[in-house]
Amino acid sequence: MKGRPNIHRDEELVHKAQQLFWERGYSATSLSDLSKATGAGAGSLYNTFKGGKKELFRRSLQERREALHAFERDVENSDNPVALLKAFFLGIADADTEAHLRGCIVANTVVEMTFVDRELEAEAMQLLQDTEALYTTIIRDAQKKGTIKSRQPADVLGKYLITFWCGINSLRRIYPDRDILKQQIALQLQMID
Amino acid sequence: MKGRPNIHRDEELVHKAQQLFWERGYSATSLSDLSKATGAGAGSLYNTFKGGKKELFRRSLQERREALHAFERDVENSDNPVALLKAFFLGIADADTEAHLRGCIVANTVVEMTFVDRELEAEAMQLLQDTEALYTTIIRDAQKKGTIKSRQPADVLGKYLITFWCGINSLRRIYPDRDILKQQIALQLQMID
DNA sequence: TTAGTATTGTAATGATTACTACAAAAGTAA
DNA sequence: TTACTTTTGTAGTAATCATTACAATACTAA
Repeated sequence: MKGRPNIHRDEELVHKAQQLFWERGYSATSLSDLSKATGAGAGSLYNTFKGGKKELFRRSLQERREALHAFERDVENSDNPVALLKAFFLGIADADTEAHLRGCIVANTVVEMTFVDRELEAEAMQLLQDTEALYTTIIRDAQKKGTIKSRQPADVLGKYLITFWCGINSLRRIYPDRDILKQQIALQLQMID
Repeated sequence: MKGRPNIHRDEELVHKAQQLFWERGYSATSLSDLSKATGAGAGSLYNTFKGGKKELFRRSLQERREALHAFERDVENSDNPVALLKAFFLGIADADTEAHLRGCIVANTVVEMTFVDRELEAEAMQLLQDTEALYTTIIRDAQKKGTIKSRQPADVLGKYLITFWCGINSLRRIYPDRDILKQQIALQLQMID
């Protein structure tokens, strides 16, 4: 290995950038904001992430894709994926107020980037669709096993859940309140009883 | 009346600005964009709307409040408000692709403006809450009349519907498809049967 | 040491931002 | 006409934007 050693780990830079993007979105986050938050100068950021601000944002989305993969693995190793899914949704209510106000960076990006940046919009959209596909798979398997009694097609229920995901991430901004959210989530999860 | 006559009607300026804001959001819409779209120079826009870009955006939200009031009047004059509400939701599916991709300017604003502009966030948030309050009133009245059989508290069902409103406005971006949307809307409306 | 290499922070770049100063334009009232 | 008023488009303003040029830095390899 040659050259001056890295002072920042790429992962940490992306994580700190992601926090800013998650709160303020892409357009309202300036490179000066990112430089301050990460502690890395503009030169460093551009040397590390060749695509600049946009690449940094892409990496922030990719981190969410890894989170999705982690959840997929949890589902594969579980003997009750539906319970896992329900626990995931119910757990949202226990997050702190800041997390409620942030919502979901993927859903936020779809809203912000439509008509603004096709690439970022498409990547976020794909992430939502892949999440939906996971929901659908979980439901289909559970219907075969008889764990879910609803006769509604699995893909319809999958779309129902991704709709709910986007919806609850708006509701928690309006009502960052544990009890209200718990009640709403429990109510909506009845659909996959 | 004195002075040089207006060449643009305020209403039309707001409407054209609203179309841009609705598509691209607040931050990604520049004053130069607004000037081109409205046909009015920057000087004219600032002379007409003293608060500049932000005031123009506020007026765009106010127009949506007027739309809410119009819907409130429809409800008051209707002998079956629940049918009106269901028709409103089902009608979303029939919109064109552009409208699907735009979503709801109010819900979009809540997402974009949290942590960015408290005032605009608060105004959009209030608009969503007022919409929710209308849903709740419609449901409460229908429960009294026996039109809705669900014993779920009216305010819980109201929150359910505003969650669905935000959710469906994300789903229609992913699937700007009449049939898929019709099915999802019909499914979710079963909750207020 | 010495040469080579990659990262760092700073300072500049040119473009774009929201906004404003201002004079010309276009009307009314006397 | 003349005086007055308001709107209009243009040409600025200062600030901020994303990006880059570059020299100093800090390491490895020889």
